[in-house]
Amino acid sequence: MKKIILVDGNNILFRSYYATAYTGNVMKNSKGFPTNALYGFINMMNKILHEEKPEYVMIAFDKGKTFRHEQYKDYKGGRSETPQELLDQFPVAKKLVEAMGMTYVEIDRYEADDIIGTYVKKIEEDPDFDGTIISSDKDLLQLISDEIDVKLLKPVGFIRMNKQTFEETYGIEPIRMIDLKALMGDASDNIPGVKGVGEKTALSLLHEYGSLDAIYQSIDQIKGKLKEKLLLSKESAYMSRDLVTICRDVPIDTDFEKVKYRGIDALSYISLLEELEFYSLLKKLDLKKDQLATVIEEEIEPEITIVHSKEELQALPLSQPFAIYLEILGNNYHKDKYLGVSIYNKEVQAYIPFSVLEEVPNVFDTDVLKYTYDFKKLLVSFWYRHMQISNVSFDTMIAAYLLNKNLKDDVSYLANPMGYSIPFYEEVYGTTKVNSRLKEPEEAKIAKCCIQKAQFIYETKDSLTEELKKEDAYPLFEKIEMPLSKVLADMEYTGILVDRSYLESLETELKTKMDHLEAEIFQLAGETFNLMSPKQLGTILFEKLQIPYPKKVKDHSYSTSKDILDKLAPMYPIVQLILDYRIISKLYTTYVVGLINEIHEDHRIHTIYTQTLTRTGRLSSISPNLQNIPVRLEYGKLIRKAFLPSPHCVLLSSDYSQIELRIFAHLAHAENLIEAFREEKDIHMKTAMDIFHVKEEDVTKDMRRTAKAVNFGILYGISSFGLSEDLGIDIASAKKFIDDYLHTYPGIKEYMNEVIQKAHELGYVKTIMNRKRTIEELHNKNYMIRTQGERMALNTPVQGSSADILKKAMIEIYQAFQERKLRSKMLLQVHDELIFNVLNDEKETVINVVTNIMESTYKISVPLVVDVNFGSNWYEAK
DNA sequence: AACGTCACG
DNA sequence: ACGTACGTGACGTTG
Repeated sequence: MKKIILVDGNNILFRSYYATAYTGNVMKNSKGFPTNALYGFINMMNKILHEEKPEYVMIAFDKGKTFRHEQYKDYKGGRSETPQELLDQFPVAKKLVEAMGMTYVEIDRYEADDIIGTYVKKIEEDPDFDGTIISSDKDLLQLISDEIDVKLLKPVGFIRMNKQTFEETYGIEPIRMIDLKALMGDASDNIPGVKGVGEKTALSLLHEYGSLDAIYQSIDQIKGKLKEKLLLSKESAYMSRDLVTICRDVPIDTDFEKVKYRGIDALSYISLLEELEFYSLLKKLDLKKDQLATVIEEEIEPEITIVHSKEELQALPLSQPFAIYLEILGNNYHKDKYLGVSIYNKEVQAYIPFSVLEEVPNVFDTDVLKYTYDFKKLLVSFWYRHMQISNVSFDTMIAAYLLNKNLKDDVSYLANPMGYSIPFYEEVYGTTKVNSRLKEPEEAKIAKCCIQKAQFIYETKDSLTEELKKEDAYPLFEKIEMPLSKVLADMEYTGILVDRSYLESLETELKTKMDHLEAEIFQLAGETFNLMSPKQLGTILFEKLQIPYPKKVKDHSYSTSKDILDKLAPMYPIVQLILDYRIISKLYTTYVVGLINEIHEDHRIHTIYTQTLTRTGRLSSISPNLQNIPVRLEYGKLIRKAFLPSPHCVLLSSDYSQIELRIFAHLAHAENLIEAFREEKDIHMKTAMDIFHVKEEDVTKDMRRTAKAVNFGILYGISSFGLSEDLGIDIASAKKFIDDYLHTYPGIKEYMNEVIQKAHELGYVKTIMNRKRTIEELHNKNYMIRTQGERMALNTPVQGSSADILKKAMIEIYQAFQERKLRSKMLLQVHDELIFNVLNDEKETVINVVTNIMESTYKISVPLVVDVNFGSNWYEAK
């Protein structure tokens, strides 16, 4: 039996493009020609050749507007236009296919699917052949038969579907996929299907009746709303069926011998790779040396060394700068297993299992420069095992972050679009998801991937450094983010003491309250239901209990969010109870049970600050998030009593007062606002006086509240709608407040216009420390997305500069503590606030050091003011 | 895996 | 006519 591989070329190229393009930074060669999709395309083709070892391969491409558009003008409507950067790559992909020794087929008015369908038909007629289809598009599953299976590509890896597995999964024959789509439609191709019928309903109908035709023949057996829906959309269902049916009679020559795999055409393949500047692929080409000597720089495949003993480790020549990468089993380095580290430079390419490393704890505590990926992870992990590493001068993760590269926690996401092919973490260790277990593969496999990662760090260090310098972001990298990594590492490693028994007493208390509330709610509702299900709750409130919905109903679903329920609570006791229940259950699940589960054996909570995630330069905090511990409601604030200082210490909180508004005043050169801050008055009060033209004693609570909302709105890129929602007033009044505000503070309007205009021009904005954020949304043709981009452009310099300043302050405070040999510790950062554990006899020094540094680390045209508070827990250090 | 909801600055 | 505040993370439900 011979086998033909049928590849959906369009699909592969599209998914390769979008796998890396969504950040807006498409990989290009030095001539500016986009290459990202081609890179993924080649890797996928190589993978197919490697995995399938095919004798026959056919790559199908779409061509022209298809006959389906003639039937239905909205076919694939609503899809955004294919980017030019992707279209440009198609002709090259076809050349690559030929150079790699394969054959592509395209014909006007037909899609790749139809060409594949036609081959499928021919294969089924030929007793000597079987076929495998390769695509990520589930539509192709309809072609499955005894002779045909589908390799369904997934974001990571693939699933192979044959007749049996298909039927086990869906409970229907493959050909019924057509009927399924006819019923459920397909939003991505704008196929309508039957309105109100989704996958679940469609499948159960097919299980019962077998086919679309049979459903309509037996339509009288179906009852109620479903019947109505089916009858209403009958025409649409049949049209959808026609659209999703893959054609098997495309007028093409399907002589199998013409798609025989010919093997690589080295010369043309190499010249294409050179054109594209895919050097890593060139390197990997395992062709005869003499053939390639002229075109490929000599590079020796790194030899994999696994260091098995203390002696071998000590014998490693580590006198030259090297890259080091730590691999752990999981994503929480506070508790997961450390596997080992890899070392890479020209002399050494080695993997050191962690157990061996621990025998020589100071092997990296040397003057030699080291390069890392996630320096903080390395530091914290080493400290737990009483190991040290010094002179780390470069971290790839941080560099890539500052350069707006596409970063996930896995190196491969960064490296692969840059020309490497490092297996994704999931491919090696199974999923990183919480539910499923990670598996530890054999050491050689870990070693190989781990060394590849170090190699990537080593080889890209210089070019990333260059890029940072070109962007004038090197000082930000060197003076802020790199030193900050160590400060954060210390904070995470130190952790914060938590009173478990206090939380446990809250746990029982809250549970009781929840049970009571739940019983009351069920009584008022007249039935039990799932309180946490917005859908069920909506049905109970707005249908069963007939509570009038205070807003227009959007796509058949009622929102049960707080602002909706707040409007109803005074009238309907059940609504108030639900709101109460929500507050309590949030505290219970997230802040009581959730936090208890995060307490380590040392009775402390060790968060992880993600330093390279936010688009503005802020940090974020995970596992658990300690940046959103309740504070606004008194009841929630009680959680803070669980956070304690060490014995004989106190907690100190120091927070910037109104830092974002101050920075805004500075950036906008808004003289009146600057003046207001220099007078050190309550800024919202001052604003209220200014926009309402009243004296201080005449400012009402409501006026101050309005002024405060407008001040915040300004920071977010104000809109009259947003303000009206926030204040619960009509849009016209909101607009008036904004106009008054802009009139009161001349210069602000001009500033905002200028920021937006410049952002449109450049495609990015910057903070005071030259942190750059590119904003793709600015060139979006959709008005809504574009204005959203404009608001990002307005907000980022404010939020980002504030983050810059606090980061700088943190570094200086850390250094000052070290210089003065203080034993007090910085524990937490919450965007404009720092929390410290302070020894009683260091109180005065700490308060001076911290406030001085925070207030003077970066001078702007208004004073920066810091408030400090002490307490015997976080609640008291408010 | 996506959505709704809600906690924070 | 559209549908909107900026930046995050965790949880439970649902498909």
